[in-house]
Amino acid sequence: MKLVTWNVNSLRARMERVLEFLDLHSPDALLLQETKCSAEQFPEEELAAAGYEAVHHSGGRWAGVAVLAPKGHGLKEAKVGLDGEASPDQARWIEAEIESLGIRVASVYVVNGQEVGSEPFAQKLQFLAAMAARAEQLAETELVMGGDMNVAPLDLDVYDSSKFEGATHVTEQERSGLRTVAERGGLVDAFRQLHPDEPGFTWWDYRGGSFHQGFGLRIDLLLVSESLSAAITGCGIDRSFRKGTKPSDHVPLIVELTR
DNA sequence: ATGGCCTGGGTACCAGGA
Repeated sequence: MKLVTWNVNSLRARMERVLEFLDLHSPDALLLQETKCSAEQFPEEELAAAGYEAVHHSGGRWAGVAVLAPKGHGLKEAKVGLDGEASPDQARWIEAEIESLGIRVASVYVVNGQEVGSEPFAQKLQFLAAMAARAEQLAETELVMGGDMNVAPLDLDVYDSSKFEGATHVTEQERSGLRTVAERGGLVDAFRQLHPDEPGFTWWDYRGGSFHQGFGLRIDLLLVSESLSAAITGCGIDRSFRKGTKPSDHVPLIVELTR
C-alpha cells in the first residue's frame, strides 16, 4: 500500500495539483493538511469524480485536515480533534479507519508556534503533549500518523542550523515533545528509518528561490507503528510537486508498505 | 540592512505561515 502526507496550503487553490497527484500515484490514503476551507467549501464532488472520498476536519480560512481514500475501500471517520489541545476549533487533527487496509491513519497539522516563548508557542508544546497522550492510547493499534509536525527533529533536517538559532521548529522543547509522541506511541519515523543520512526536506519557503538553492526543512513526517515498520519498502518525496504551476510550499511525502 | 512569497477574506491590506 501507498500512503501519503501532504500539506497543500489550501485545498481549493491546489485542486489541480491534488487531482494530478491522485492520477499519478493512486495512493491508498492521502493525508492532507492546511486545507484552508470551511466544511461547506470542501471539494467532495471533484474528489468523488476522481474516484476518492474524504473525511475532513475543516476550520475555515486557517488549518484544516483531511484523509482521502479510494471509494469503496471502507474509509470511516474515527476521531475529530485531539483531547487536551488548546483550541479545538483550529481543525488540526483527524483519525480515520480504512477497512481494506486494516489500519488507522491520523492526519495532523501541528501548531506553528510563531515565536519561541509566545502564547502560540506554549500552545504548540501543549498540542505535542496531547498528541503524545493520544499516541499512547493508540499504542496497540496499527497506526500511520502523518502530517506537518512543524518541528525539524534533528539538525540534519535543517539546511543551515546557524540560521535557526533562537527560532521555532528546532528548539529542544519542540524536538523533545515530538520524540515523546513517537516513544509513547511506539512509532517509527519512516523516512529517517530508511534514509539515516539524507536531509529529506519537505518544505521550502516560497521566497527568494529557496527551493532551487536547497534551503529547506524536513518538518513533514510519517510516523508508523513499529509492528508495521518492517513492512516499509520505500519512503520519499515527489519533488515534481514543488515545481510547475502553483505548487504548495510543501511536497508530498510517500511511504510504501508490502501490505 | 531588510525582505523577497502565497493564501483567504474581500476588494485595502492584513494575519499567518515557518
